[in-house]
Amino acid sequence: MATSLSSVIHISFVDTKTTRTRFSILKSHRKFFTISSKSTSNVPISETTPPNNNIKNSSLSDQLAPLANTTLPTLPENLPKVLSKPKPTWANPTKAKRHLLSQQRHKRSSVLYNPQMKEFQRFAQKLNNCDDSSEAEFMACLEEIPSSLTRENALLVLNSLKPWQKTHMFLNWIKNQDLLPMETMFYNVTMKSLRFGRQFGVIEELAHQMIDNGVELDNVTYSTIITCANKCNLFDKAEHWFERMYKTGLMPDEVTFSAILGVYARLGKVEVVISLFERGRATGWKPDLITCSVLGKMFGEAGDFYGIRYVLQEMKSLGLQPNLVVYNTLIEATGKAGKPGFARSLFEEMIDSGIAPNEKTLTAVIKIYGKARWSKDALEVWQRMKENGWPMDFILYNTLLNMCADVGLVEEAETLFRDMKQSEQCKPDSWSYTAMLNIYGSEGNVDKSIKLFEEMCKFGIELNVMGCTCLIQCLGKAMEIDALVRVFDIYVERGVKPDDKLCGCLLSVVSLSQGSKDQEKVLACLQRANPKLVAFIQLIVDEQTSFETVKEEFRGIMSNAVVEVRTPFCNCLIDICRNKDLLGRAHELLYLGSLYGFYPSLHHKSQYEWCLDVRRLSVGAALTALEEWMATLTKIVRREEALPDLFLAQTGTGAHKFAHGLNISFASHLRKLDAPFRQSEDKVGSFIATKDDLVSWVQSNSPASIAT
DNA sequence: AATAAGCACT
Repeated sequence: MATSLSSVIHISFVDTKTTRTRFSILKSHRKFFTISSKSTSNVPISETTPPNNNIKNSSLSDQLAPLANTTLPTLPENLPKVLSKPKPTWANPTKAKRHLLSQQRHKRSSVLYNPQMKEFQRFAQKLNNCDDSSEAEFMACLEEIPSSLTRENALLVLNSLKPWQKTHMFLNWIKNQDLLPMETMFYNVTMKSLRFGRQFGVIEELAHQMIDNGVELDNVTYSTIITCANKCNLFDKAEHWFERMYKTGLMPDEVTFSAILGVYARLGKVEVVISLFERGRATGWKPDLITCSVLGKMFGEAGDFYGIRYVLQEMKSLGLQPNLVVYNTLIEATGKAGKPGFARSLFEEMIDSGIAPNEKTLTAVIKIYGKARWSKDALEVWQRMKENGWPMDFILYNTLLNMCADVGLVEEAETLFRDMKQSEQCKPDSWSYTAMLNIYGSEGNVDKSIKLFEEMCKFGIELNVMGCTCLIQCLGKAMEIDALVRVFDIYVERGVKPDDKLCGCLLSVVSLSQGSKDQEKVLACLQRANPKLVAFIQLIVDEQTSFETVKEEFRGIMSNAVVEVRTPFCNCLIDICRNKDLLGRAHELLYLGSLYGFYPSLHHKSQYEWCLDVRRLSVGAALTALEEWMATLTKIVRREEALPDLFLAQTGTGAHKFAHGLNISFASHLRKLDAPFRQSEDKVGSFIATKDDLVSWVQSNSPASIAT
């Protein structure tokens, strides 16, 4: 019975009886499925998706697109209770069901006893030892092949050859010699070697050769092709061969099916994966650990914690106990989904179940604790690593260093760094040095930063833009401008290309070095990194420049910069203008920044309280925002419009390691404006005024005293 | 003869 692709998909859309019950596991998907089942009667799939009237001729991805376009919604907290009891009430034994995948795994043919095995093993060894780059030498070696090549021995040799070029050449040789009929297995073994070498082009060539010569493509062939395409990020190719398999009437077995799920998972098509997974489950398929791992990773990438819990529940109901790899994947995924507490309990559960963590487990856990700023937990794991002799490797060392940077453990980082230098296997590399530069930069330790940099140059450690940014930040804050320029020059000479973050860092040093000769030196560095930005600075500090021009150029500068630096850029530019007493320009820039949405949470209002939140602003931008606010409030008071009882300005506590004393500058500016705000007694970094305070302040002030 | 896991700059 040949099952065409379209009929498979058609079943998926109409045969809701088989799928509905399992879909009730995920409420939203049941809802989706009920709706999409109507698509066969030309009812739109959803408001946003046009009806697909052409199911027969569209590609698989087109047909599944409506699934892919919906993101997995947040699910209710009580979900696990529902998940833990999937009652299989869908079964309808009277009706033959068409399947999405074959329940039987492709069978391996048995290995025959082979008296010449040893001889051919030696031969393969000889072929492996000959020069990789010389085809002629390889062909010469082939002359010495022991006589009477059997299919078993051909497979043995194909299986042992590496790199892929040799496997490929040997396959071609067998074909050209015409000694043996070409079998599917010869191609499959060769493809495995080619996949290791990421040679998708050659694999595809062989697949076409098989088709042309009438050699059957089986599940092993397809799964190898698909996983290779996946590895090479050729997702359309993976889909193409998957579709071809269905079209030729071959059902994927569980390995191929798993490989297909892996492709959609890597594409982030969560809905497609869930749909295929559920449909497979509904027809009796039992997913294995590998499939669970694929799903877990996908949900992690999607930041979907409920999805991860869903995978865990599925495993539980299938009686699958996670192994080391699955635990590692799920721990990492949980971290990515922003649930460090859950990651920690998975980690402990894993150890309690008797599985010892490896380097990858510990890397994931340490990274999660560092990002969560859980220094206590991170240090505890580190302690256990030492006590239990848990494995350490190079990546784990660097992850530990990054964790130290995240939670501010300077001495511990120094100890680790020394350990690395003394070790044989894990000598510090550019990542390790960058982590240390980050640590010293954060605490403003100029001497140690410079010493580290000199060491990097001496040992020939690769310089990267992140290390440069850390150094520039550190030296800029300390106003060591000559050293800053020297460091910048060396990085540029060594071919490091400044990125937007480095430019932002230089820009902030420009604003800090206002009024000194040093500013020119920093501007010269910035000129090399981003000449347009320097031109823009010159434009805005010229009072003659019109607002229209500033507006136009501002747009250009900001759209060329990556999203993360746009707000800091705008902050620095405002600072530069304020430092030059160009208050009008500072207000224009703040206005433009607000217009482009760089300051989304600056104002919030309730019936009782209006709040100005300047916590993400630089000092200059915060003061500009304060002036703007006072001017607006003044207008409102004068017009006698409705006002709330309380006004609140928030600067934050300045407790963060990169805090710039915003609350202090803000308080002093309030005094300068003689504004009616008082520092809150129970909340540091909050400034409060009542409606009465404000009204009397406006009445006692002349309009001219407020900058607009 | 085929399927799953780790390194970065508030």
